[in-house]
Amino acid sequence: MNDFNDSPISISTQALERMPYYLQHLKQLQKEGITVIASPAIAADLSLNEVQVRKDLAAVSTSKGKPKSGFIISDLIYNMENILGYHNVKDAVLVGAGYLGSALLSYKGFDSCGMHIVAAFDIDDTIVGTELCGKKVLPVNKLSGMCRRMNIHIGIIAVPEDQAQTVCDQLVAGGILAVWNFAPVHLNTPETIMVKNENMAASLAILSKHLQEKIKQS
Amino acid sequence: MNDFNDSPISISTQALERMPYYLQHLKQLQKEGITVIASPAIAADLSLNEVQVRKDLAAVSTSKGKPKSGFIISDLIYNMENILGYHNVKDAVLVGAGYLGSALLSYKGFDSCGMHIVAAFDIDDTIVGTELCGKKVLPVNKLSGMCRRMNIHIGIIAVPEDQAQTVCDQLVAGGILAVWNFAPVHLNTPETIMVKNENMAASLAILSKHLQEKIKQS
DNA sequence: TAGATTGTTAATCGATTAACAATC
DNA sequence: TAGATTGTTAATCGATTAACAATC
Repeated sequence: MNDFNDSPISISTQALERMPYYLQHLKQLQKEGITVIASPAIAADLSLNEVQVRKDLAAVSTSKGKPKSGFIISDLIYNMENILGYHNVKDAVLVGAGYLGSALLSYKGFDSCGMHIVAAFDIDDTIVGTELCGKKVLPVNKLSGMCRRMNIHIGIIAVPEDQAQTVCDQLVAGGILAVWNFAPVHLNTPETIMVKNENMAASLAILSKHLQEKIKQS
Repeated sequence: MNDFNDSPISISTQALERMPYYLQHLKQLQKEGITVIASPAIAADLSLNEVQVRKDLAAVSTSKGKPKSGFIISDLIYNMENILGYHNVKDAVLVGAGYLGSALLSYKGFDSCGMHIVAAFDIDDTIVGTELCGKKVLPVNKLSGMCRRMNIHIGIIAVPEDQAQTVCDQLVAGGILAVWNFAPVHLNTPETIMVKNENMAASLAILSKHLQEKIKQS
């Protein structure tokens, strides 16, 4: 409850990725008027291992949990949001204002994570200049200039695969450091750039594959 | 190159999730007219560890690689698509025809993975009955009936969070076995149902968090 | 043949799970 | 006090990386 984002012990990658789920659930509980929760209860609710939850909570919580009762929910929420950086505003640009771009622009959840999409870019002249979900659509030739001028570090690529590399190069030229790529191609970037690939089709296919295996077993 | 999807040795979850990236890249190489590739080359192209790639290829390939030259690309592609089940058609239903639903419906990549979205459902009377990306939008009250009648096993939830649980219950009632959930809530389901959560906001936030850590280090 | 690449066995690493004493 | 839950140390598990002989 005290200082800022000074995460002392580093949290494992996997634990970090579980945090949003804990957070979601804790906020739900809070909405229902519950103020204190113990790790075995969370584990049961989210179908996770008790020890895992206990360790995850211990890793993020600044205040200690009380044996028998557990943790104060509001404290946990604060700590988790802090660890995840939800309390700082982080700007991003979106390239590609098609269906997927629109979906991302309209996504309410970004705000509560401190993520802010500053502007959308597109090459299509018929939509450049219009507004989409309350944000101006700008021409791609302004992309790298704007990133640099506004000191933006995150770029989201939601363009067809044959344009993705070009867009990526422009983002890099604009000084972007991290790319969230929805185009199903491998992007070539300098080693310093962080790329997170999101392949919708592959995700669904893998879900289906896991399902098949599960059916086969039983 | 011989028999069907009879994956003898089970492939690790993580390896399976790398397959679509290999596949993407191999198809690209094939398009460029290349017919043979060695694992160190793939590793270099995709910035992966050489041994990892070698093991992954060995795990899926039915034909052996030749020392010095490597693997025949067309064989690898066939094997990977087979492992991932791209050669079978798998039906799915989509619930929620908003921006995100539209993005998923219009997504070209599903076809090549053998995934087929049969229909979209929504509660909004103003869009029920219309066509979206070439697919009829049906009323949600037909959801579970249609799933059962058509023997569909996969449901995609792209509705606001407060409707997600209801929709999920209807999918389960319709006999669905796997759920791809885009709503930021934990869904309560029978243990036999497979749920894959996709939290856009959290994904972006975690990317940003990793970026912050990387900046801090250097 | 010499050298690159293969398949495979062993060593390392990281994360999950189990065990247990400390505490409200 | 008794019992549930905590924090922490140790054991297990799975995946990645390293090492090396076999081969085209």
